[in-house]
Amino acid sequence: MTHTLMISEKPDAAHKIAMALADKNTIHEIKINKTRYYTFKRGGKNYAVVPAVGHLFTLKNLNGKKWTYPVFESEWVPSFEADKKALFTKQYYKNFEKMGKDADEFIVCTDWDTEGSVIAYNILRFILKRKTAQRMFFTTLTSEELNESFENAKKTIDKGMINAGLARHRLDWMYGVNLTRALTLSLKKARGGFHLLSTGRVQGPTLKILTDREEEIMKFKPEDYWEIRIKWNKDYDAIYEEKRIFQKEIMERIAKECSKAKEGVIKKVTIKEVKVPPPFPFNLTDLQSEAYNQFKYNPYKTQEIAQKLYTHALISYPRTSSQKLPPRINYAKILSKLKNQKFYSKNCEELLKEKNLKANQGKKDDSAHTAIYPTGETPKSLSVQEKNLYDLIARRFLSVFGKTGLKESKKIIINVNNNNFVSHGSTILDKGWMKHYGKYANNKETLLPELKEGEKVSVDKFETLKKETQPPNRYTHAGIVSEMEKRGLGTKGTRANIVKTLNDREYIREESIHVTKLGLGVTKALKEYCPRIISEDLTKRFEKLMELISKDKETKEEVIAHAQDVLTEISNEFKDNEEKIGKELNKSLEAMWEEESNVGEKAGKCPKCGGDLVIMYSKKNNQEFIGCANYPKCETSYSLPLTNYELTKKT
DNA sequence: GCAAGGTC
Repeated sequence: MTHTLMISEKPDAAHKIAMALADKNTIHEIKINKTRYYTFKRGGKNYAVVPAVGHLFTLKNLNGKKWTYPVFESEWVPSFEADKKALFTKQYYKNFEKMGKDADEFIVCTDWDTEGSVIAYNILRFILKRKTAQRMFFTTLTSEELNESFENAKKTIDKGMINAGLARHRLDWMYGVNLTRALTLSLKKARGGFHLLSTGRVQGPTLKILTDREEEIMKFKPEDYWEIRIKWNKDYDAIYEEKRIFQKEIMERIAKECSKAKEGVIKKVTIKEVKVPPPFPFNLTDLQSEAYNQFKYNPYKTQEIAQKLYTHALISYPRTSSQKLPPRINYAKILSKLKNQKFYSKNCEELLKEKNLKANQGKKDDSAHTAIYPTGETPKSLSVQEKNLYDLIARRFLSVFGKTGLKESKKIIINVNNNNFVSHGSTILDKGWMKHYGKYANNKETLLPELKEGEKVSVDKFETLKKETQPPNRYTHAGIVSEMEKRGLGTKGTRANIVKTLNDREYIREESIHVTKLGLGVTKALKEYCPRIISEDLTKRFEKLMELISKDKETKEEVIAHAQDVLTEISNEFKDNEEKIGKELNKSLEAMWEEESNVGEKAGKCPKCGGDLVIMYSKKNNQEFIGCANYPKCETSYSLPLTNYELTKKT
């Protein structure tokens, strides 16, 4: 019996497609090794919708394992063959093999974008041995749209989009692999050992942004200034109207005039009502920021937890850039379900009283997904982190339907001997949506008494505080992910991973990001020998080229050939200077280790002789250890976990 | 032991 094979991008989408298109009671779910696909009937015909899990193929070097550069020949191979971590994709691959056998018609129903097109194209040509197929075009997975796009499926796949996607893969591969090798092999030349130094179209500019900030901070010269504060009517703080006073004479004059003062006069009271509109529903980047603010989870962690919540069917698809919740997700139904969880029941009841539930929405959209929302299913046995993130998502969802909050802000100017001091107060008049957001809302109030202009107040304390101007803030992981989004670097699903890669490479450290000497060194080398890889423009150039290719105004072969010329030239430049570049990079590497070395630090008392235990370095073993300062009289020693530089391989 | 992009 033959069937039509439908190629989907992911399991969840395959399920929705089958549900939307199947005639009543004709769906079968086939489960194999943690994968599933669906067969169904429609109008008497048989269909199978089989999902991929994103890309099932990856580019692999054709020239074997030896690291040389430049290399340009690559081929698509099944991901499970290239990478052990991708072994789970093998069953998905096999499902296509199996269901391809009796298929006589083929329909592509992956996401309508370049990556979705490439995912399906590789499955078609490499597993199913087909040149083309029909193509469904939809932007949401609603039943109506799926049915319509099924009925009006295009006769062929979109070659333009596929070629643009294939070119993007090749370009990223060529730039990334060759420049990574150029850096790594230069370093190897200088030190003998292998130490991976990577870069790429997104890694390069991201590290550059962080490096620029690091350099601003290094260059920063703090300036002294004074802050002058008083306490009035015992409890209330006020600050001198000019918050930062840089001239000592001015500070001294004010001190002379005010430090002995016992009272002041209310000069002006300004009261304003401030509306606080409900927040937008979460897209992935916004969720990553807020999860950092609330729980200090880094974006990578947040993405991991969100993925778990999604696979447990507790939240909608998390890899989205949308800040919109269309009514078709059925607000009331979700709220009714959420009501079963006691933490939310009151909030849900209140919101459900509203006849016309309206979700506050942001501008950002996504071609295939809505903003993140809870499905309403009651979670069972979540970890603390999962519970936290779920609660944040659920409360954000509730808040989106809440009323605008109202705050009163009050500004009081107090005159003390002709000097003005300012107090700011803030009270919440109407919590509005904030009661749904609960502890995540900024509910801080600063109360100020009711006072009229001309009234006298006591001045109870006067102080001058010497301070320093601060350097610009460091990026947090969540902060750099947002910055990448703003600048169009990476995609919603990859940004957190790329920041993690920079961290794994030891270019950056800590939650409040410090760029290491190694990170600075890599950026410096690239700035000199390949500035285009640390420039944000490369992404924009690629995007333009992809558009030209998809419109057939340029061929992917031409584009790739050109990139090959450029990279050949860059490679030659690198090779001519390999020794010099390697020495510089090695200096950076060793400076980083030196800076982070613990050698010489005390580590307690020796239990045998009572002498000091000290962290030492063993040249013989090439690693740090704890030894007794009385060596060789006392031979007490303990090993330490290996630090980074001890892990450098000698090859 | 390399990229960036999908997805579990």
